[in-house]
Amino acid sequence: MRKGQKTRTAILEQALSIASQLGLSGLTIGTLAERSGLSKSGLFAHFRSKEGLQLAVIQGVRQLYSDLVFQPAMQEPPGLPRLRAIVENWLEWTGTAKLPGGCILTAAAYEFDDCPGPVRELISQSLRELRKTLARAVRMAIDAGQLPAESDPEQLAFEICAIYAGAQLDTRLFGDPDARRRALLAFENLIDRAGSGNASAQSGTGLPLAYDGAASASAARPNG
Amino acid sequence: MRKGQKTRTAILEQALSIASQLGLSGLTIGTLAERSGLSKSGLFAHFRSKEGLQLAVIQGVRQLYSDLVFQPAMQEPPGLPRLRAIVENWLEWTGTAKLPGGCILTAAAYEFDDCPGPVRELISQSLRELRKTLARAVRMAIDAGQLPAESDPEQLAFEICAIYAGAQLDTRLFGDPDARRRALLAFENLIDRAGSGNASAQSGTGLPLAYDGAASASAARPNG
DNA sequence: CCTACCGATCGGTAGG
DNA sequence: CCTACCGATCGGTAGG
Repeated sequence: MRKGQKTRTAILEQALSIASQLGLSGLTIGTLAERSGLSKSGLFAHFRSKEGLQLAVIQGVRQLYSDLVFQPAMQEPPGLPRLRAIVENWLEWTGTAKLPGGCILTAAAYEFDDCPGPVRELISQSLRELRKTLARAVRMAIDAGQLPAESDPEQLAFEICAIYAGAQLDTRLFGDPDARRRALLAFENLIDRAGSGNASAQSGTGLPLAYDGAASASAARPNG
Repeated sequence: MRKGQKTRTAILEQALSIASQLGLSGLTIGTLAERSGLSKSGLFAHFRSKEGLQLAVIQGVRQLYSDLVFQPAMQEPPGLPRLRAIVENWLEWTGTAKLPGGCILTAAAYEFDDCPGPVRELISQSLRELRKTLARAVRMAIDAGQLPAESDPEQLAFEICAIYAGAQLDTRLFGDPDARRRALLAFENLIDRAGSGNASAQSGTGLPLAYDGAASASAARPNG
């Protein structure tokens, strides 16, 4: 690894930390220079512009999503277990990555959703890919007979993303320690409902703690 | 209405417009002065500080929520119809208010969720109240026998908020014209699932027309 | 990667 | 509500 690359990685680490607390606009060249022990022009040598820095931060988040959320989930068998692993890893990734604030990508989406330009495009593209990945995982669960054939993968992917966005506010704005549990419950309810009609009655016991939703959901599968 | 009040209202209207596109931090005293035809110090005479302006903007949004979302929904009978009216009005309020960007409160929540201070407190308090209002509407639906007694109002309120937050990204970041439909479908699925096995059959008619997702979901129920 | 510097804009104040 | 002004910081550049 070249020294330039090493420096760049160290800078990006600081940048991600700042961005998680203050957002992509609150991430300032001056502050970043101070925190990373470089001069401002040193940063420009690496990122060319503030926009370049913002794009690099988003790319960094994408890499972390891949490393902390999706790759580990690939260890699980395709279908519901893998989908559930994605959701669980996702709800934890900012903690795993030791980010002091919340999910950079989610915050950036709301920050830039009315600001045309390359940054918004990269955010949009990233979230679209995330949705596709979720929809693919749902489709595999359908193929495995763990979800009914009539399930709508895109709709479920939308609802899972919504749960994640909602959980972020409970966690970071309300400081609610139950946010994760609430989000997982919402997810299991979603899977349950997408499944057979009486799944909810059967899995009614299988929540929080346990949430052996996987077992109960598949057990509840009527025609499986 | 005093002239001072009238001026203040006119300024706030501009401020809300800017904040919906650029967020509470992107809302700048200089820009607002220009857009409202006043000098910067004129604004300070009204709001004392930028923070004061931000707080005033949030209060303005709360007022709009009350006028455009909750009050009209009170025309509907308590229970599911009123809850549904809240959700429908909510999904439309930025359009009704002619805001050029998305929901100021939602964006502000993600913008300030790691920034302690009075602004964050007011945002947090506003969203908590919103959640309580939704939970109350859910509870009335339970009392009316439209949702099962075991339904969890707080959990449902969380999931409804999540759907709204998710829909905002589909609308504004992806520019998806189906976002509203998707969100309403998610809401009906939620109510359906929370409801008894055949509640969906009863509420199946009460839907916007296009999306008969509720009906088909219940039709797909195997043991129903 | 640095020092030294740029114009523009930030939030805010003095004094009227 | 205005003009006139403040120090600080913004993103960015020249030249090395």
